[in-house]
Amino acid sequence: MPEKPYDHKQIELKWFERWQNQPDLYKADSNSSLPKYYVLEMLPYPSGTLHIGHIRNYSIGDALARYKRMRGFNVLHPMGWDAFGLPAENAAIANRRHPREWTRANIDEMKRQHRRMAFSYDWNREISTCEPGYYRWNQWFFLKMYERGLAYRRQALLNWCPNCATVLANEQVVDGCCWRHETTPVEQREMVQWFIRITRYADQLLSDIKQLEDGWPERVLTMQRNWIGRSEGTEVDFALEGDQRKIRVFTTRVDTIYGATCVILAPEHPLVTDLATAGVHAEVRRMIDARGHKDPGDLEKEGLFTGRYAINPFNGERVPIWVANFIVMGYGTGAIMAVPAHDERDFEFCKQYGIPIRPVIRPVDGDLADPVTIREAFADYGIVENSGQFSGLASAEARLRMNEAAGRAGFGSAAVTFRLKDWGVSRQRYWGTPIPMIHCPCCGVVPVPEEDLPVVLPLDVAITGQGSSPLAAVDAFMNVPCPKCGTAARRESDTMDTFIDSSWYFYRYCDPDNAGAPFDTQSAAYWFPIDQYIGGVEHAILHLIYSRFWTKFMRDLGLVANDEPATRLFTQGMVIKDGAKMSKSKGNVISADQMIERFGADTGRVFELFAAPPEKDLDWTDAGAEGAYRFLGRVYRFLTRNADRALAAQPGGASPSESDRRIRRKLHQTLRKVTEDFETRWHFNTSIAKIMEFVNDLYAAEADLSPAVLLEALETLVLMLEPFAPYVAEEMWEQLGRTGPVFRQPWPAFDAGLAREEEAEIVVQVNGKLRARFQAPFGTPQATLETTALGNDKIQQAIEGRRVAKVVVVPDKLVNIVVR
RNA sequence: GCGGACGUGGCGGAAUUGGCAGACGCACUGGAUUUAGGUUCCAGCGGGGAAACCCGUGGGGGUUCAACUCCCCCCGUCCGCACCA
Repeated sequence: MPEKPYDHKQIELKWFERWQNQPDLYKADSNSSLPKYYVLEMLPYPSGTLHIGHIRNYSIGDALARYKRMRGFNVLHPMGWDAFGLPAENAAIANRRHPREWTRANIDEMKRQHRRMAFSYDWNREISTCEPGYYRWNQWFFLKMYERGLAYRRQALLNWCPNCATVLANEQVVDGCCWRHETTPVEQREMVQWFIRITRYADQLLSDIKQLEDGWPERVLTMQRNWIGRSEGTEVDFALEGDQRKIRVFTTRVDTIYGATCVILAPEHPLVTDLATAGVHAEVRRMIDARGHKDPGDLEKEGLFTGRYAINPFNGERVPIWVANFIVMGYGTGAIMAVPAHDERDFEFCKQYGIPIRPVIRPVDGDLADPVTIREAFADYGIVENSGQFSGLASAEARLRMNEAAGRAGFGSAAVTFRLKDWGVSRQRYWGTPIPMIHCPCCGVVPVPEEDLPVVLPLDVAITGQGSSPLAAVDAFMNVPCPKCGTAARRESDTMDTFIDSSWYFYRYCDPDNAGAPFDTQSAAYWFPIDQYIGGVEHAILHLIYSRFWTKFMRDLGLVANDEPATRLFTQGMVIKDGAKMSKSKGNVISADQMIERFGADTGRVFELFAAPPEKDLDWTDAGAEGAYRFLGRVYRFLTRNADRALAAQPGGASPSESDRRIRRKLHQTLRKVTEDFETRWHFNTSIAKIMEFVNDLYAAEADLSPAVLLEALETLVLMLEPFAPYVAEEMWEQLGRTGPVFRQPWPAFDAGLAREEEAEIVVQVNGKLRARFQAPFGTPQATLETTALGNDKIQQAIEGRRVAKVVVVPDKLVNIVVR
């Protein structure tokens, strides 16, 4: 048969149409006796178009999904849409198009592109978070949290843009100004917000990281540990002079408390209002606003004396109370005791304002610093001095004793503080899940009864981008009788943070149409935990902490048995174009459609897997993609012109030639390499390189191969390419007269005996430098190797006139002759 | 400032356990095919040198028969955290 040109469009459209008509092609079976494998890529925001950055993520997951199917697993590989969010509202303002319409159109478009890329998703399980059938379960979970005290309302300081008249998320504050009004400084404003008490799970979120150490990148776990920020210390109450109230401070170094020379409050600390005079108050206000729009790193320390004093409960000493901008309200108690002799920040501050410095810790092998000549804080542990009954103790011992003493006397105790804060989930937005709460003038906050869910997001809403909470203006939505007393009441007008949508979506894939529960617990028990989760490292903190939290909450509700959502996490690198991350503003985005039109889906997939290992950033180049295209064309042409000859193979044909043996060896070496890459580190770049080598060898040996070997080579080649280039693999499978789909064929087993070289190549070095090489049978005795090496002409030349001091022999590998 | 990762040809990258540095691809050069261009096929391709050979994995030192790989110091790039008491 003459070879056929590689026409990627004709091949891909042929199979695209066939596969389109098989909605169950990649169906996952929740009642299978096969071992399960759940591979998941993070669900995308439906921005409107798939680009080559998305494609990388999905190509990695899809290669794995296809491979695992071929290895006999029952694979769940689903896809969905993170469909709520601000861009839909912005688009609505810009195009006068309803967010729902815009979102749905984008989903249709992106889903078409996904299918065209031949990603093997079970589309029967598709979810979209903006549909009431999904978000009603957000509301249901919210009610469950409310019942358990995990959802609550309180005042909070938030970023507020006076120009937009709305709250901004932290990510929407750029250099202290609004992202849409670059000259408008963001203000800090107090508002009543809904919070989720994720801090109740802080200890578990930290300790369960142990369960993830084998399967999650160390980098992500470190980021999570830092984010949670557990810190053990002591809470101590300082009495307020001339007042019944107390100031509670948190310290990790209670052993230094005899060195405390002032107490400092955060500007937002509730006591500041009471303690400070009017003049101080204005200054404090300015401090708060100044901090709102400055990089914390280059903020100068600034403080004010309140004029009041507090009493150190350990020694009864009277110390001044200050307010300073470097104390943050969100951590600990929002108040500290300053020990300038033993804390760098306190040292800097007290030096600046002339507050006394009193050393109370000396190095184990040194003297106590002099309070006058002291040049820097001594922050290490040491021996406690000048500290009453605790003098002479080591820091660690003193901490224990002081905690006990404080407990006995009732002015303090050991305490654990977290950097992790409760999760503020209220958003003054339209396009999100309505918070299922009702505000009644008689009963206060009343949850929507479970049977009234979902609280459906109304569609007829004016979105102007001005003013907060668009829902507040929709009377038909807002006005509702109180479920408790029937009085006319108002609904909550805020919607939920979209991170809630993505905190549990992967469970919904188990049972996406369930109208009576978020999902069937049996199905979840079968599929969970996720065997492999794949996504960008930018989600290392928020999404992945929220997801871990939600899983623990669902476990406590009895819905799931697993502590953690995913056993393994893989974070792939970014796709870079022209030296920069792809973005609309840089105009360097390549859409999936452009890429498919020019190169085809297979080429795009192969190039993105070949050009770099998946965890590293990848440079997209058209020239590189052309190389991948050439490779697929080379395979295709070789197969089409040799298929007939291969298929004519007779059982027990002619005895194998030297070329036959070499090709079979290379084939099994290649198969071993590809299999190992799938099973270990996913360096598909080296898998594909090895397949390319094999194809190069096939070209070189083409005329000398027997039909039987040719057939084995071609079939195995197609099977190995299936996870990477499913279209052309399917087409070639058909050309070989086989029935597909290829991903249902078993993955071929490599034969270690066939992969083994016939003879070992022995490298001969002189003083570590390569000088000669020779062939020797495997297992040749070391003495023989040494003799052969020494007898080699080149070696004789190299060592001539010098004395052989030592010979190192590594069996089957190397002889190193050391001469002087 | 603290913590982490990384640094290999013109480019992307390979070398998995200390054992041939540069697999594979791109770019480039030459040849074959072609009226020509393109495609395809074959070959060359770290630097120096006519060659023997020498040099070479950010820089400097060390361990070792042997170092891209291990150890120490320095430089650079990227990422994370950054008054967290």
